[in-house]
Amino acid sequence: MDTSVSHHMIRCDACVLRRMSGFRSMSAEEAKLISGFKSGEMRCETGMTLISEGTLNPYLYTVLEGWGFRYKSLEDGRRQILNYHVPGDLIGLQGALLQEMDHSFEALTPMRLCIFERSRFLTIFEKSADLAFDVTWLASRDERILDGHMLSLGQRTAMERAAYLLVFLYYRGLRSGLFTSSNAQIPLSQSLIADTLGLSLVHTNKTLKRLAQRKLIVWRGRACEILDPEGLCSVAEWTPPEASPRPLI
Amino acid sequence: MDTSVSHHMIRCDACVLRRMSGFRSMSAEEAKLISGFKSGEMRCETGMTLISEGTLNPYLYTVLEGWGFRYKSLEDGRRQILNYHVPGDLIGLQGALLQEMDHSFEALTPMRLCIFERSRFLTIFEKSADLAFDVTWLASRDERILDGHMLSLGQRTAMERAAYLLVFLYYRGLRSGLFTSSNAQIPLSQSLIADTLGLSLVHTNKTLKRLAQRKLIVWRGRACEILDPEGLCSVAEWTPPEASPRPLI
DNA sequence: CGCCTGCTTGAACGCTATCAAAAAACGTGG
DNA sequence: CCACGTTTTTTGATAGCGTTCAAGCAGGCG
Repeated sequence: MDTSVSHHMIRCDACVLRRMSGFRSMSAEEAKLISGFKSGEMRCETGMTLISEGTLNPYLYTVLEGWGFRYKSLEDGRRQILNYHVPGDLIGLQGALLQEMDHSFEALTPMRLCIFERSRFLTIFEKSADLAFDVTWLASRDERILDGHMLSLGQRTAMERAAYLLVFLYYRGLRSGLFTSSNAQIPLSQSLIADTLGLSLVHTNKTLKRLAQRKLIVWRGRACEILDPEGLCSVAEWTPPEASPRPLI
Repeated sequence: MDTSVSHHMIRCDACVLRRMSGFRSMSAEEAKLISGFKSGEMRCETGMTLISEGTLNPYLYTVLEGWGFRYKSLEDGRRQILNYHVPGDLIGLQGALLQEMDHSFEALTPMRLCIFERSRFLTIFEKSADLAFDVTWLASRDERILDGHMLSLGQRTAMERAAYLLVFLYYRGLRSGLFTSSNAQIPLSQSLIADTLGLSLVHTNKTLKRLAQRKLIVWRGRACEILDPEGLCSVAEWTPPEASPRPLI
């Protein structure tokens, strides 16, 4: 397996993410405390499955670099992508609290992650009220995102749904430092988009093509570049949430 | 407004819900602690909106009796019901942590609820690691439920979706003591079902009719009775989660 | 070069929406 | 208890969005 795990001491106070705008600042003590909960760091390649539906997973992760996604399947193979994850996101909390995982997680690009052991992670609640609060905050924000996705799946047309998904991901990428001036692309295949929107691959393709004709996006082999975020927002009847600082664990 | 709020001291150790199977048992001290966080109890009538999208809401609630639901709307009026709530559910956590509410909550039947003031509620994290854990547990379980709904919205056909929703609600009602031998009905209009499934009212009606013809359900004026839970599960390719004890706050 | 994965396109079918209207159930006041 | 307005459920007909089937094309990689 092309996975590399390092078990040396993690120094959270030196974490690059903390220096980014977008994350709440944190005292040196708090950073030290978090360091104590971590059991290592790892990298993984595109396509790697970090969490599998139906299994017990003894780890949680914080994304440091790269994109990943969460999905759930029916027995006959139909699958629904539930959400995408970017640096700063905490992954696997459901499994830590509720035992068996009922979704899977896969890397969309090469990723770097911080690793928590489940049992040690759960002592956060005893050790620090602030961190416990942060965990809950992250869980609530995740739920809020799912609310938005559900509105989309249930009520928006194909075109609106596609526009929503793409601007949504655009702002997530932007705010978590995944875009640079030379690279502001969302790394997705159309087949993944189809599984996210609940549409067939063929119809997804035709819908994206129409967005491209309107000069809202450009498709470049397994990635999407956003040309006109405001235009997409208006197609989707959506506005991005305020960019308020979020906790990082 | 037909709402009655009582501000007398709440005695959580005497709460009827605690005596129900399905909830985790709790020490006398813990119950006393929770009592301290509560600021009252209230009743409300069918159709009352407890939480409105876009507003700040200074309260959280624990459902004691009755059914309610959460929804989100697009500007042109299309709305998506996100989830239904039953006794034991904690409501309004998102708003407490993330400021402005981005969904609404409405009573589906007359309800009785425990009230928490936002600011006092948030001190739970400092006062009790166990209760903080429970809050997070509830948030995670809610998210897991949304995952299931998303799979349904995105991947299941109309018939499968309807079957899923109805058994899902059947088990929720059953396990939270909302059904008695003389009344095991889910209090829903077909229009609400339509807004939950992301289908038109007409097509929802035709789909429910087919479920009724198969003797899986019976429709009785603004309510649905489940005749064959296993049958519905098999139509939906779904099995209810294990009935493990859940915390009550 | 050839294979594999991912994207594109056209045609036909069908599930679901929309339109339109009627029937049934419900609540309320007379 | 009945009349009457309102909400909810039911039904039929028509239209359309999205699916499925079936190829063909393009690009990356061994």
